[in-house]
Amino acid sequence: MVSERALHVLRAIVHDYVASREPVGSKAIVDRHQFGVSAATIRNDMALLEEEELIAAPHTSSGRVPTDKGYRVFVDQFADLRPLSAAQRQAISAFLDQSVDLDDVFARTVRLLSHLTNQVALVQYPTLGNARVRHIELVPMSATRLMTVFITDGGRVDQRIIELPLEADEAFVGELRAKLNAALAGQVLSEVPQVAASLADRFAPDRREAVGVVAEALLGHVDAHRTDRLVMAGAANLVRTEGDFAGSVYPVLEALEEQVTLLKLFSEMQVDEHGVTTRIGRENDEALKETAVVTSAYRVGTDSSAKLGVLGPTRMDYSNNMAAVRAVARYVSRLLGEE
Amino acid sequence: MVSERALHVLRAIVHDYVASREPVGSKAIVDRHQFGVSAATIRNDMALLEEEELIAAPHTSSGRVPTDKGYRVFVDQFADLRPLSAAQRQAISAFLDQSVDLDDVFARTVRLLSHLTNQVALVQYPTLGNARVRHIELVPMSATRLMTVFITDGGRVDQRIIELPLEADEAFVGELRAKLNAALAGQVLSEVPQVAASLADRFAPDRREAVGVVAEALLGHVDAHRTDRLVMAGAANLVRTEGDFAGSVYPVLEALEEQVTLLKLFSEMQVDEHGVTTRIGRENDEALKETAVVTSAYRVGTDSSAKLGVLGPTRMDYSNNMAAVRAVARYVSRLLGEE
DNA sequence: ATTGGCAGTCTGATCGAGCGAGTGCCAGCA
DNA sequence: TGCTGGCACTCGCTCGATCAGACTGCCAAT
Repeated sequence: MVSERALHVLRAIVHDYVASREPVGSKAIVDRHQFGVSAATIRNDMALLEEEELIAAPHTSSGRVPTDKGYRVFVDQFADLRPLSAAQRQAISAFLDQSVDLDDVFARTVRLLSHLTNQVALVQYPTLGNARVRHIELVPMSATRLMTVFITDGGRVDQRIIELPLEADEAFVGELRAKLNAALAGQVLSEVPQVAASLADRFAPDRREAVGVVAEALLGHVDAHRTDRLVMAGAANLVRTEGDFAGSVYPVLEALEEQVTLLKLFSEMQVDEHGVTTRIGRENDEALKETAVVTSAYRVGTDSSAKLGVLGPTRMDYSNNMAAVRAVARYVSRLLGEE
Repeated sequence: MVSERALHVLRAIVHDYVASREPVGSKAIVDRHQFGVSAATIRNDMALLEEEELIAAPHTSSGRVPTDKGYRVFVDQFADLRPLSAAQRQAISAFLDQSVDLDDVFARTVRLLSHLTNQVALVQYPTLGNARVRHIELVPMSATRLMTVFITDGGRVDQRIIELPLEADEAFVGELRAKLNAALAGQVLSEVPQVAASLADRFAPDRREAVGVVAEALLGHVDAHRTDRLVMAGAANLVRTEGDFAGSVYPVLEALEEQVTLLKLFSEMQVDEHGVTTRIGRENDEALKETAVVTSAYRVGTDSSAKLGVLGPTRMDYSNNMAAVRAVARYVSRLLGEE
């Protein structure tokens, strides 16, 4: 068990190390912080903290650096999560309120978050749980090629190109469009597969194969609504903080392009009672073992939600980043959630 | 004027320097290439090349390195643009033929290009010159909030959220939707502004303000079709080649996120008779002064085109990258251009 | 025009010394 | 029991010097 004061020493170490990127020694602590004790006493506490593996010395007799575990304790104990300043809140609303559409909301959010935190920002597109079909549009691209456009209640739009087994004239496309919308408009997405299956029966036999191809495309559209997407901004910040990575940032950037890794990460992270969650260092995948991820969730409408957050070196300003992520998530919820 | 042989010496220097990242000296050249002359002769040629500013010595008495101008001459003289191997062509078609929709084509193209070249790949979305309106859909988001979805012939889809000055009931939205489509479906985009302007007259006076807001959104949609977008992949490659940048890669990554810089660059680059264009080093903007960009154009349908390409350090394998960019551009043209 | 030879120059690696920051431990004190 | 000052010791880092190696530029000869 570590003493109360030892925890404050940990906090001081994290604080100074985040600020300076240099291992911090006992003397530096008594100089910069108002502990009423001597350096020797601090050293004793540091020995304790080292025993608990909350801090480590890069080399024998150098200052100490927080370990992943040390950051974890710091975050759990001291994340005061002070609200952002009025100016910052102002900036958030001023910037996001200009959004013209859904894509734009996410594009702006991710840029905003990256500027507020100086880290890589990530925003997950919402999975629209029980959205309904709004409209289906068919656009002929060539004699045998058709684009299907699938629009849902929540405003999400999906497009897809299919190859038909016959030449589709305008009349057939028109009939198809009318019957598709008659059968599907207003249905919840989960109903689409069965409706699609029975669709071919309503057409002349020689057309059924073509209708089957379209029905298959519809399944793809429904799937696409399950599949998550991610937008990202501020990758340049990773390069700026390259010094914080013992290895190269290369695997980190690769993981960022491999969205699947991040989507998995996001899905694993449960938002805690404060509305934000962190994963630090080795709590993450191998490729992200030198990074920390701060996430929060936002809601779209009543029953759909997704996550957003930032990623950076474990040596990051957790207080600021957690506050920013939480504030932005709340603002996005408010922006998209009013129904 | 430099002699024929001197140009071959330049080629050898570019070749070796690209391969090794080390300044290349006269001895290395006679060792690795079959010139029938001695190192001293090569040195004379190198002195000439240096005078012409095609190569430079990083330090007195070190090997030589190509200058921007040297790369330029190399590209203009020696870009043999050999076709890709059968296996590579096979890989291109196998990968791109799986695309399910327009977005997917671009997403796959950009990933493919980045893997073929080991550079950052960029694909510009096509500007659809004289596309026609296919369908307009209105999706109520809340009592006073409406999403407009704008679909064109070419299959591009655009969405936008607008705030209405009144509460829109289902009947009004239905009327609006019907009249919009009646007036606009089938029109070329350039016609939309005037039609939109006269739209309000067809509604009851108390609705005209709301219709005006919608009309304004339509202008935005038309604009969006002029506005270009860019997708990118392989940013990690820049970090891998970080050693090639005298400064930091940070400004380069920033320029990549500022798509406006790149769009400007793309628009300035005219495709030459071989189907590819390069911009090398200081021919670019300040932020990209240590990079080279290789682009080509692709066509969508009959009258719409856009560019794609790769970006990397000036020390890149121009032959391979130019061949890859050209091959991919041609393949994408074929994929999207069949009418 | 080309060549071999040679002197000169600059880089990069290696080594050792000295400095300074910081620790761990110990004995003394409240 | 907890805190403190003192002290010896350990490393990592920086600086300067040295040295080997790689090239160049020039020159005289072919």
